[in-house]
Amino acid sequence: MFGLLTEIGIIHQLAANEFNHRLPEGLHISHFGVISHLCRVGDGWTPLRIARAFQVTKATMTNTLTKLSARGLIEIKENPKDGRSKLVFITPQGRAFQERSIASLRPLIEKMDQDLDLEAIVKILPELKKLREYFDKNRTN
Amino acid sequence: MFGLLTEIGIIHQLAANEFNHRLPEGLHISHFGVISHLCRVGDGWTPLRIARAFQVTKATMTNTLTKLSARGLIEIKENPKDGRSKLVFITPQGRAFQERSIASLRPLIEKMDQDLDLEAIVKILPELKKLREYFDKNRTN
DNA sequence: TCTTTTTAGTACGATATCTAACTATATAGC
DNA sequence: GCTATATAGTTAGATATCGTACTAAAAAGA
Repeated sequence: MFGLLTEIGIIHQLAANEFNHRLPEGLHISHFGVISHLCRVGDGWTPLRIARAFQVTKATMTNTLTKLSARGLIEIKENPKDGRSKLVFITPQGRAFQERSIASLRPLIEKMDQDLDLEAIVKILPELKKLREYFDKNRTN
Repeated sequence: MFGLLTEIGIIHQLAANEFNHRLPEGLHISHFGVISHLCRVGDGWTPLRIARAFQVTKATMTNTLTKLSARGLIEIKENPKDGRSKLVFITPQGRAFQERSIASLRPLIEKMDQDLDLEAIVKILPELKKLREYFDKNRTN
């Protein structure tokens, strides 16, 4: 069990590092994650909902969104339905950034496709999901 | 592929958080990792070798070892065979800390044993190892 | 043997993340 | 309706990690 989690930790670290090196304009994988999420599933989410999707704290998401907003990649508006909350929208520059990012990452992904047996790897996804759900359900806090 | 790495990232984050919450005396999972490693495989390793085992940078390991040393959990000595380098030894307090840590983590591990099909999960380890080795081999540096 | 290159470790600054405490708004209970 | 609790977001401080640049020692090359 420890071995499994150690392995997961190392993969995460190596992968995050690799992606960070390749993302344009010094942006971080967490920034790409949020932008990409908004592009894929649609925007107009509250910060908290995004934080939950990525399993980070509200404070962390405030930090991420502030940076993205400062770069003009997203726009944060008041939520007309709830005075406490905000809504996050992606800007045209945000979409362009997402496309540039995908392009930057493509060589890495293609090399992985070539060198790894992706089918075998994808088969472990359900087990990982179970593990994720478990930790999610049993988290402290 | 993105989904897989996202999943891995989230699991790592949730698991690390969970472990950090439970470790005694506010120590971090990375500290436990190093101590545990030295207990298991024997001490007298150089800092760089430990850094490589955990796939972190030398600078990060310097930081970790400094903290562990300040707490008296390890001892760092000159390497008589190489003037540039050091050797890391675990102290009795370090061993005691490892035992306390294991005890603190035991409830979590036992609960996981009960609630999860660990056999199925352990089966994915070889695939994870392949993925890790791939990233390791192809890392940007 | 002397010079160049590589290797081990440290110092420093940046940053992503966390926790805890705070403000403001919304919801629930009486 | 008023008060107490819960929720959304921010702020401030801590820290683990990274990258870059540095020092010192070893190894390689001439």
